[in-house]
Amino acid sequence: MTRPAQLLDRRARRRRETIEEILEVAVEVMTEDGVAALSLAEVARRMGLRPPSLYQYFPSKAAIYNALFAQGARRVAAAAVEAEAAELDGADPLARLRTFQDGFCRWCIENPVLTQLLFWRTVPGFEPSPESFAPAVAHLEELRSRLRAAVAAGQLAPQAASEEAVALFTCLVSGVVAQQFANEPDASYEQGRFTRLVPTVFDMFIARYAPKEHTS
Amino acid sequence: MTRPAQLLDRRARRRRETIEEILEVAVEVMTEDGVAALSLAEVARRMGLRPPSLYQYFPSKAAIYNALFAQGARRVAAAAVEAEAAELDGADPLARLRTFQDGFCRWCIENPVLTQLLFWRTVPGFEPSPESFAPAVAHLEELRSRLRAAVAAGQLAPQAASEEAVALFTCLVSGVVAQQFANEPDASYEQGRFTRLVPTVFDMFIARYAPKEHTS
DNA sequence: GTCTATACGTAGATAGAC
DNA sequence: GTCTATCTACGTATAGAC
Repeated sequence: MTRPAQLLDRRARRRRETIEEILEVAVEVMTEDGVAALSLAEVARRMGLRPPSLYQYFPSKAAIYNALFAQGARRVAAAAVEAEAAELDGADPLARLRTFQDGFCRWCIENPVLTQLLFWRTVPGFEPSPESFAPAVAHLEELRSRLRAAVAAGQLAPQAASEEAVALFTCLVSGVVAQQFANEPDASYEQGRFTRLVPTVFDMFIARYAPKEHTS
Repeated sequence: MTRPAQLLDRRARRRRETIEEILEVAVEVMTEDGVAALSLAEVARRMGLRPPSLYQYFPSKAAIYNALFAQGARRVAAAAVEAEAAELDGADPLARLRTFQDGFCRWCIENPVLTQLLFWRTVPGFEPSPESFAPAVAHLEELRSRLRAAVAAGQLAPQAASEEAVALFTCLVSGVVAQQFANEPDASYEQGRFTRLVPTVFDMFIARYAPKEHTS
């Protein structure tokens, strides 16, 4: 009665692949038609399936949005950490924070659909589940810890680790990304008129929280 | 054959009122169901009409979105100018710019639906017509002229009137508004954790473009 | 696991009577 | 100017055969 483990693995893997493909195609559809215009029928069509078949993998349309939210939250957090680690392992906290933030912004620009789902909340009835939301909270905590590290290193004033400073930091990033999407949605991260301001807003942040000079 | 002018006026006025009511109810529906979920049938229902009747006033759903875009663009520009004029007539350019900007932000927070339509572009197929877009362009020009005035008065460095500075200014505002909507959509302008940062980001802007000190 | 068939609901838009 | 009636289209979701 029990099947070979290998076969079960194959089936499980195939199922996972199908789930991944559904999410990928869903992003394609949203890219073309708008985040709020996701249609399961269209996803099925592009996969060569009938709409009912999708319900073997997701119980509802909302579940697909939710899975995409969770996936996006994990990916954007990972992108920031990877950017930071890539070229600056061992660098000072402020330089690390800068690349962390740059990685975050770059991911957002390169993933407009997921960014909109994550940070704009424009889909009529959709609310992410607490589990899907968790990675987003974790990312914010990573940002906080990096601000604290810069303070501890004497590169920023103590207030830079306050909740107000965290909020301000997110506003600066959010603003650049929002303006880039609204005004030049197709520009690359490097060429965007607004994304080019990422280093600028970072400089403004560190200028505001410059540590007091001790002319010892 | 010709009717009394008074009667024609009455009809014309009534028609205008109906058009206004359609737009008002549309905003109500979008507030409750999401900007992208506007339904003409729902609007008609709330007005005590049948859906086909709306087509006497607007030729399509897109036309309603377009009218709302134009209305929003006019109103937000007016809100900024009125805020500026209200308490600071005759004040220095930088103080005027600050209240101008504050009026803009306040209007955005108090009109989330129109703000989303104007600045986020999240409605699947919708593009505003050039005529609807014109007031938005005009507002940006008003911002530019105020930056130039502050430069001319020696309150900001010349670069504060550059296109980069204008872009930066819009990013700062956009970021605060975006974060407020995403995280505390129901907070008032005064109480919002993010809108409270409007003066802060303004200060950061003027700090960046502080004129060179001449110790004459 | 995928299908056919279908229930069920909604939408935008038009034709033509009143 | 508003209505009834209708067209056309699309969507989500479920039941049950294969």
